[in-house]
Order: sequence, then structure tokens, then C-alpha cells
Amino acid sequence: MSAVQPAIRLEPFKVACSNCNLRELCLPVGISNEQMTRLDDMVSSRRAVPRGEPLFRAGDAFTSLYAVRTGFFKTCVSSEDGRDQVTGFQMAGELLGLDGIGTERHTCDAVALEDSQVCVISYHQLEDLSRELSDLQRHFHKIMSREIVRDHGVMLLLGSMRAEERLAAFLLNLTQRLRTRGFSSSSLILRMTREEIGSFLGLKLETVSRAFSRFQDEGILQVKQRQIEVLNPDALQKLVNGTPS
Amino acid sequence: MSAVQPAIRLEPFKVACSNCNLRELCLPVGISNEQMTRLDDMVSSRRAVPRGEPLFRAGDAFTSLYAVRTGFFKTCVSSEDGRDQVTGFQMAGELLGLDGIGTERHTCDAVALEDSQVCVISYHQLEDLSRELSDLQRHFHKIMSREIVRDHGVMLLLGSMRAEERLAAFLLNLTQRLRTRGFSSSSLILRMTREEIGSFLGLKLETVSRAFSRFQDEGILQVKQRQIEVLNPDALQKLVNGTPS
DNA sequence: ATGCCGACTTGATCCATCTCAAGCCTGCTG
DNA sequence: CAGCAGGCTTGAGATGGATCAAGTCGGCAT
Repeated sequence: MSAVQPAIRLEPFKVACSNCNLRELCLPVGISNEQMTRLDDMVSSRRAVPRGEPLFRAGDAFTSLYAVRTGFFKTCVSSEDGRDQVTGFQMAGELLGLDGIGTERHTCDAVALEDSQVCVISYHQLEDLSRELSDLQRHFHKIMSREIVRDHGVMLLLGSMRAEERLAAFLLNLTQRLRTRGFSSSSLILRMTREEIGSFLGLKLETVSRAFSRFQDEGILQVKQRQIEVLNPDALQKLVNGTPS
Repeated sequence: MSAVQPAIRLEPFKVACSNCNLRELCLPVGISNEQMTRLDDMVSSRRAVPRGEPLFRAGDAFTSLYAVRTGFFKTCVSSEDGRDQVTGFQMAGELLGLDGIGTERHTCDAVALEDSQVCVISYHQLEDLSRELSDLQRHFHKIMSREIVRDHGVMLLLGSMRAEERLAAFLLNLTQRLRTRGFSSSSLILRMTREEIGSFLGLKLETVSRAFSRFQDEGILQVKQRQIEVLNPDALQKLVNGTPS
């Protein structure tokens, strides 16, 4: 690889939803095969985002949605005075950029937490195509609606749970999403720092760290830095359900 | 009015977006006049919801969206174990029910906080119509996207602000929305209890009450139960922007 | 190997908010 | 018009998480 130019654009490999192994998680869900080729046109390119780099920033003009192909992202909003809040973590098959539709500018930053690749989905073409393909239209609406429901869940977490309950809910959510993708649900490597977890959960990093230690002491987890083994998922579940141990 | 049957359905008055004075706030934004008649078909009926009654509940089958015509609603989610969280308050011109699209069941309760009326929007027809009218499609997408952005703002509030900052942000948001509707932005009547405000803001009702009292002591507000006068909106703004006093 | 730096852990203390408890308004009902 | 109930305020004390401060760990560059 040449050291001269930053490898942001990937060589125009054959981008095709039709043979993507994330098909079942991503936009094409419920799309028939014949319609799939139309979709392939809409998803015209990929983009590589190195670890630590933004895919987009608040204020950027909105033109596209992005489907995570490989890697891991966080999204965060910030207020004028520098407060900021991680609003989510996105993994393979999940969609980024929905926030930009409303104002035609992105309203949050999306940052890669490891070297990642996204499929670029022209929003304009998505609009056009979803006027023709009602399955695509329906599915896209569902994705947006689920994002709203997910956000409500986060509000519930932030508004009514205590530190250990929040962390338990966070871990269960992560393992569940990993399981959907065919990974072990008991062994995971965190892609984000304690501080980023804390920001997402409305806690300070020390509190997150203490909660991890407590879970380890109680035999619920094995924690080696970012390498986590879930030894007792039921205990996590009980915490989330308000049964305080 | 007959005392026998509950007056849930309103007599089929002429329901018409085309001459609704909320046109500029609601779904029809950006829709041309000729398209408006098509819209009127889609919004086929109204429904009255008495104070304290649910418009829909979590688990109900999803068939329609609702535009608030008059009155005031709250939406709240609850977890299995009885935790619950107010996720928003909706006033005239705002849309309810987007949460239901993803799973075809509602995922939260929507409850009227005063006697209210909503326009019932058949989601199925909205899908069909927005495949024909790209302006409608675009506007509907924007509404969903803005809801996501709003939710991110609430996360920021819940995750990073202190009690008085949260209340200040809440009051500014309310007055701003009232101003948009042509009401005074300095005088308002709260439609919700301290407990509901607290649930929304992730605080206990006593904390909300104390924050109101403090604002009154500092001359920022005049508080008479639910009747609020905003005497110093700049002070509220400063609180939100992190300038602590 | 060595040293450095960022990420993490852990302890001690502080403080914002919660909790519990008492009392007060206001509107409604009998 | 008296009594009641639901919503609100206020106080005192408890506490969960924040803050401040050391230290440790591990990967990376020299």
C-alpha cells in the first residue's frame, strides 16, 4: 500500500448486496432476488474508515446512509458547551446516518472504533427506489422505527437504572447482537474505552470500572481489560429486571 | 351527550388537512394543494381521547399514526419489572405512533394529559400515498429522522446534565414549541404532574419540585402549581449551556 | 530491553439526588 | 361549607455515584 495517499476510497470492488453475507441483517431484508439487482445500483461504493477517524461529523451535509460492513462505530452528539454523549455503538449490518435526513445535515459524529468498512447508500436513490419497491419502503420505515424504539430503551436505562443495572443491560445488549451475527455470546472483546461506555451509560469511567470489578468479584464476569467472559448471563438478566441480586 | 356509550368516536365531521390550521406543523408540510385532497382521504377520521385515557398501549396492534389536533399527550415505555419512563410529551401538530411501525405493535403507551383529539392516519394508506407523492415521502422521512434526533437530545440531557439543567432544558423546549404554535413563550400551564416531569427527566418528583422552588427563589420563574411564568429565559439558557449560574 | 503513554483500577472523600416523612394547598364531593 | 384526596412543597438524613488522587498494566517506540 502506498504511504503517500490516505486509503480512504477502496478500489471499486464488486459491491453487491445480492451476495453480501450481511444481507439478512441489513437493508435488503425481505427484498426479492429480482429487486436485489436494483439495490446493488443504489449501493454504489464502499468506504474504508480507519480506527479513530470519523465517517461523518455533526454539521456535514447529508447525502448518504452507511451500512457497516466490517468494524465497529460509535455515534455521539455534543452540545455547544462541550458536553457530549455517546448515543450508540454500531456493528456489522447496522445503519448509520439516519439522523441527517431531517435537516439534510448530520447532527452527530460517527467514529470508527476499529478499522472499518461501510457500504455507501445514496439517500436520493434510496428515496427513488423505495417509491418503486414497497418492500424496500416498508423495510426502511421499520429500520427507522426500530431506531426510535431503541432510543426509548436507552432513555429508560438512563432515566431509571442504577450503575450496575445499566452496565448489565449494556452487556446483554452487546452479547445479544453478537449472537445474532453468529459470534459467541459469552466471550467478547470490547471495542470501546471505559470512558465511552460511561458516556453511553451516563456514568463516569471510574464507575464503569468499579462495576466491572464488582461483577468479576461476584463471579458474573471474567474481565481482562477489554476481553470479557460472561460467566453468568442470568445474573445480568436479573439485575436488569430489577431483582437486585 | 348520552351517558350510555363512551364518546370515543367523534361524529364524522369533515376531516380535512387542506383547511386544518395545524397544516404547517403536521404531516402536510410541503405538500401542494392538488396533492392535499389525496391526503384528506388518508386521514379519514378523528378520535377524541379523554384526559387520562390511552390513545394506544404497548402491545396494541399498530395500524395508524395519530396527529395531535388538540390537547396534550405523554408517551411512556415500561420494562417487565415495572420501571417506567416517560419518553416524550406531544402537543398539537405532533405525530404519535411511529414506534409501532417496526414490529407492527406499539411499544409504548400514549396517554392524553387533557381531553384531546387526534387525526387518525392509516399507515397503510400513508405507505401507498408516499410511494406516489415524493414530497410526502420526503416529509415523512424527515419527521422520523427528527424524532431520532430529538431522542438523541434527550439522551444527552439524561446522560450528562444535572437536575436544574435538565429542568431548564425541559422548560425551554416547551416554551419554544408553544411559541411555534403562537402561544406566549413566557407564560405556560404545565399539563403534567411533577412526577411525570421527573420521569421524563430521570429525576424524582421531589427533586423537580425543589428545582422549581430554587428557580423561583432566584427570580427565574414564577411558579404557582402548574402555572409557570418565565421571568428570565436567559438564565435558563445559561444553565443549559453549562454556565452554572 | 527500556521507558513512555494511554487506558484502567482502586481508594478516600464529597456531594447531588434519593428516600422517608410531615404538612400544605386546591378542587371536588357530599 | 366541611372533609377528603391527589398533587405539591419542604425538611432531615441516607447513599450512589462523582471527584480527586495514586498507582498499575500493557502495548509501542526507541
